[in-house]
Amino acid sequence: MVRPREFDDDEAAEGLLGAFWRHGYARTSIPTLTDATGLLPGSLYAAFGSKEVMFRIAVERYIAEIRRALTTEKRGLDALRHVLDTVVRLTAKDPERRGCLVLNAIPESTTMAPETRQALQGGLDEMRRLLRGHLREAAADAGARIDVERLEALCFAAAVSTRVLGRAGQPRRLLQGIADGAVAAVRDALAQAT
Amino acid sequence: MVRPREFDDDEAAEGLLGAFWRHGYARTSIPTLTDATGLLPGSLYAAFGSKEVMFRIAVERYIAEIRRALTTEKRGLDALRHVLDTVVRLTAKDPERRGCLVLNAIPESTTMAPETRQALQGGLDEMRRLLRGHLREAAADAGARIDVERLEALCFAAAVSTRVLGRAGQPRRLLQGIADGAVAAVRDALAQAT
DNA sequence: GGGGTTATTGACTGAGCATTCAAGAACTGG
DNA sequence: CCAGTTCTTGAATGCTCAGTCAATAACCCC
Repeated sequence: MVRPREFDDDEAAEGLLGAFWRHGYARTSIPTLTDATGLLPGSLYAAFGSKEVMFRIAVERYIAEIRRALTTEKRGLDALRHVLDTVVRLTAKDPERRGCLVLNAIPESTTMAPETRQALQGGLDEMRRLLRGHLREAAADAGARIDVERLEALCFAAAVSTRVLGRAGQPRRLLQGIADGAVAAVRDALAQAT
Repeated sequence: MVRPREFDDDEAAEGLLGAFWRHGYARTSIPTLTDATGLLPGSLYAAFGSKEVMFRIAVERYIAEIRRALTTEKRGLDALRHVLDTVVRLTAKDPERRGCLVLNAIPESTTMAPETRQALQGGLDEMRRLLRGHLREAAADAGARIDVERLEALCFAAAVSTRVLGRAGQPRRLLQGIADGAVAAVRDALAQAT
């Protein structure tokens, strides 16, 4: 190495994430990204190679951030409630109502590279697995035989729609109703199967 | 009138709808729209005025189409199940997996004119009202006092996420699980409150 | 301190975008 | 069949986009 980078990779990635999260992929131009990162086009392309790679970096960073925010020491139904409540809180407290970077990008991902689409799918899969784990735990703890697949689908639907409707500017009351509805459905299913 | 239009307004609108549904707003260029409608730029602009108005026409047409598809003579819980099953069927049977024009457009609607955003909100509101009506009917028919607001949120979440995850290419099994989960939650709530 | 390597700079390129418009074509009423 | 009106045509306009590159600057090692 001879001339060191003047910028911090992490800060640059954070800037990319902020821009793509707010504006989506297509509406984020290179000038937007230079503003968001403080880097000039040449530096951005030297570091990342293409706009789509910059987006992929942002997606991976976003998923890691969400993973951290949803990690909990709680178990079973408590953990499930905590996850869905956290999704509601994160969504509603954002004054810009940016929703979810991954879900926002799904509609415009049809023409993206397989690697990018896979990164987005990975985000969805991880959320689903997280919910499934807590559901299985809840069933085991209660000694109840519940339809995990169906309840997992319902909880996943709650998380997804909360994020989407958050971006749509729907009131927090609705988002909380979704989370409460899903948790109540799981609680009732557990109670009935015990 | 002196020189009559050579094209049919309805066919043109259908072409606009097809293009915007498949590609979203930003990625649909005027050349794409001339291909989809068979009209040249001049004719499109003479007839509609701007790309965003063309989009609004498409949204209104889309909402009318969905309204027709979800209208049923059934009542209460049967109607609710019918609506959610129809959403699943429409979503999964589309080989292009275009999802919902309205929900697809939400992330990129932030910079659109208030009129356009209102048209999109109108689509969401209409879906919510439809579900609420069937839920109230179901509660009245069963003589049950249920938490309509929460169950409405849950069913709305099911419909929204089905469409979004359809565009994401998720398997039909998941989409059906969401609908079944929501219907089961309503059924259980009714049974418990009777 | 100089040679070799890599980073930064910002103007530049070519393509594609939404939109316009002047010219010509098609029709109606008189 | 002509005057008047509206529609169609497709090239042109000005802009913005993603991506490039030659010049310059910064640094390390010897």
